[in-house]
Amino acid sequence: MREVTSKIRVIVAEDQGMVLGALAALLETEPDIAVCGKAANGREALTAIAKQKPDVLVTDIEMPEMTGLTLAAEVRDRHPQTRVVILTTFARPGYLRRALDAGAKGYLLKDRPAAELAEAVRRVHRGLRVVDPDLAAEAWDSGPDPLTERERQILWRAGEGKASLEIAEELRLSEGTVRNYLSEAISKLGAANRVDAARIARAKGWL
Amino acid sequence: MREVTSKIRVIVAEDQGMVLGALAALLETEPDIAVCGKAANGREALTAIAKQKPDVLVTDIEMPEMTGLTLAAEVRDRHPQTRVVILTTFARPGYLRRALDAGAKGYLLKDRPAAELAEAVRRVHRGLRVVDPDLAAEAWDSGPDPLTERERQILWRAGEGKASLEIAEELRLSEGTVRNYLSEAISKLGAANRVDAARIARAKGWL
DNA sequence: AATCGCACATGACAGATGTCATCACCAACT
DNA sequence: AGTTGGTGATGACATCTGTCATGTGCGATT
Repeated sequence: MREVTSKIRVIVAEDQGMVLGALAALLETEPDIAVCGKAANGREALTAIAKQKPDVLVTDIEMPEMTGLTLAAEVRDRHPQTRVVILTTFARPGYLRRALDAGAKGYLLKDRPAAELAEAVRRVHRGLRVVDPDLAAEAWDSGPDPLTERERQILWRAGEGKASLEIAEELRLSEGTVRNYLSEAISKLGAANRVDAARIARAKGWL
Repeated sequence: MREVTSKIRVIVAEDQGMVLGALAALLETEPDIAVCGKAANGREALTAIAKQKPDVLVTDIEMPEMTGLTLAAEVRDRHPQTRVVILTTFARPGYLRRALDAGAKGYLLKDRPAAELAEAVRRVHRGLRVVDPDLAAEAWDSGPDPLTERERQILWRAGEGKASLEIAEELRLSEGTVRNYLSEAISKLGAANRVDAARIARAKGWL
């Protein structure tokens, strides 16, 4: 008869305190999982990981101070024994691609059934991957991010409602240059205008 | 010695399945609280409430089919014995105002510490209110929603990146009329342009 | 009856946006 | 050396946006 193995030790990172506590409570109901740390941002998570050496990190993407994607890359580099599961609201192929590039082994959406979280933790602990097949296919189909870094910076600001002149001053460019970049981004994304382009880019995870 | 009272019976409504399960797990760790139902949208919640007659409903705002605000008003009208706690991501004074108008007894933000959820459930069960004082003050200071219904409909679309002509066709108005409405909304909100106006209105909970 | 606010409209005009052509510089690649 | 792509620029022009004036109709209020 095989020996009873110890529990899977998990750290959870999530900037909304109540969701953080709730996710920890959810995982703690599993007999084979133990939550050994909670973090409210990426920086706290790194500190906790260095101290606790968990088997798995479950992290959101959009957090202050350090995004979950940056955190995943740091964990891959500094703590390769800790496997990372991204848990996010956003079904964005660009986010998925960047998550996998950053070394994440799982990418789970918050709108999935609750039981899938523990199952994902078990699977990545065993060395398997957990990615929604539909989202993976969409990431494949949508191709790579067509925006250059400058276009992204400018489009982001335009999507926030900033005028071309305002963006130009902020980035120390001429207004004509900003308009050229915006026009290029609008064309690449097949959008009607700058706001539409920003919306499309966000939906794809490119912004 | 006072008699041990029964547990507070709670239903949770939240469209993200994993967060729903996690919140239920969190509440179930409290010895004096029992989760007697979970719902993925407002309609399911109403059905569950009719059947279970819970003491408290904890609900998100942005859900498909029926928002938490509409749900709260329905619960006030049809099940006055069930007290409502709104649990949301958005610190928007307009949402708070509408929540209280709809009969909610609590308005809690998801970025608060996890322990506050159970405490809020206990307090509203006792007939007390739970509202963040800073948010209440902000709701008071920002005054009522200055937008007319038509302005709101048009501003929402403009904020999505739609052109004036497109909005005009969609709402069967002339383009000039749409521009007039937009100009009025921009002016009322002290915004620089339509995107800025939509952002401000969203932050206030008016959109 | 008079007034007010909202909904809806037309028209004129100034400023912003988006497109397009054209150009220079630089780093990376063939 | 030649090519490619990114960055940055100017200028011209068509279209869109936002403002403003002015107007009508309707329901609610005074």
